[in-house]
Amino acid sequence: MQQVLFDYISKYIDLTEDEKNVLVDLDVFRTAKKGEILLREGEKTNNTFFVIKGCIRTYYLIDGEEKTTAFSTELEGVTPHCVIDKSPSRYYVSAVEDSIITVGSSDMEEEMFERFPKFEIMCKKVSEELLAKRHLDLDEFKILSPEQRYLSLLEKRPDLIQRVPQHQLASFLGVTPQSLSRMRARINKKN
Amino acid sequence: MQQVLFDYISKYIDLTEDEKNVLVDLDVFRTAKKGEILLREGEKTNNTFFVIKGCIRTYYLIDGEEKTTAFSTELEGVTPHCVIDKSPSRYYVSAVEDSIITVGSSDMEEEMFERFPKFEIMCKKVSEELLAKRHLDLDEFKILSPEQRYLSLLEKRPDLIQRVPQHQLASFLGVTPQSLSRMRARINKKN
DNA sequence: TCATTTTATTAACTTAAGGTAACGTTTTTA
DNA sequence: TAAAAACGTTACCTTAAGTTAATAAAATGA
Repeated sequence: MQQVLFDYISKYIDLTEDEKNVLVDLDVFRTAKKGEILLREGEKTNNTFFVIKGCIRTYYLIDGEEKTTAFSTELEGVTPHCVIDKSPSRYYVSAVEDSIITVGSSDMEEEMFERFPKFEIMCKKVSEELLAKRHLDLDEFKILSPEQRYLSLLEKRPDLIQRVPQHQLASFLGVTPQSLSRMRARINKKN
Repeated sequence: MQQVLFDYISKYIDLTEDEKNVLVDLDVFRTAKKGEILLREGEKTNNTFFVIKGCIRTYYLIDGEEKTTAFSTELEGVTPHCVIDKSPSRYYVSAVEDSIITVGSSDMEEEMFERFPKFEIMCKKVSEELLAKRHLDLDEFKILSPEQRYLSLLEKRPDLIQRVPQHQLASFLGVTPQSLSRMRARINKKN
């Protein structure tokens, strides 16, 4: 479990044993049961999440309807906007499956950054990578039709389609569950 | 012009005169004529752009059609994905109007970071802010209908609707120019 | 385990977006 | 400045997404 985190970090910086120990002492690992809510709309939090095993999702509650906009699976993180802009959260974050995640706080980060400056540089790299990736994701979403988005997801993250409920996947693709159902029927007919 | 950049930076870190001088010596300012292409699809670049005055856009060329996905105006930057992932650019970047921009390279950044580490911390902050913002933008795009997206843009960036050609705005909103035209007609009729 | 809730699909109808084309207007540029 | 290109709008038709509702299957929980 710790090793999974070390391996991830090692893609960006080299960790000394000393640093690994400090990281372990932070005791950031926790489990989340399926359906457990990690962050609620309206709350302010300093906590960031990182998925070691499992899947968590971001969703909005609009007119009593859940609108899922993001899924985070193994080695993907969620930094709620409220951590950055200090405003009440606009969305919920909850576990899609029983999951193992890390929970970090801004304070914890600050402490790490002071002791080990290279952690801050790692965070910069990760942010920049994610920013570029999210730019491409948004672009793709704008350019593709709903059906093309589904086909693209089928290629890029086939696992998601298996492990996530269809109605959550639908809003993730920007359509209604009925539309997604029809899309799937349409695509099956073609083959 | 330099002052505009200093003011922006001062939102994140305090600059000494010394640092300001180094920044000026980097000679990052340049102008871009309307329509000028700053980055082409397929190219690899280390250059990042930041708009002091004017407007630049990101667009894809798909089946001979330009699909605009982003506009950057005063105090907004563009870090092409190729700077981050070292792959050929998937998109074009060009000036919508005659503009004043800064052009920075990775090398230039590295040098600055070594001399003034706090610049790197600033970049981390900016990335994190943009990342949170882009997450919200993508969420909004998924949740809203095309017409709602247009109305939202009308509220949040009314200037864009004035200064940018309609057909570019259309793909930015994820619809065809004809659809945008109809949407506008529909909305006008209601009022 | 059985009742309740949630989920996925299908259908019928409504609404709006895509595609093609035509038209007048504006902007470019030779 | 005149010809050409690009632009914005409208119209018509097609396609697909939203809405409402019904139903069957699956998951949940008392």
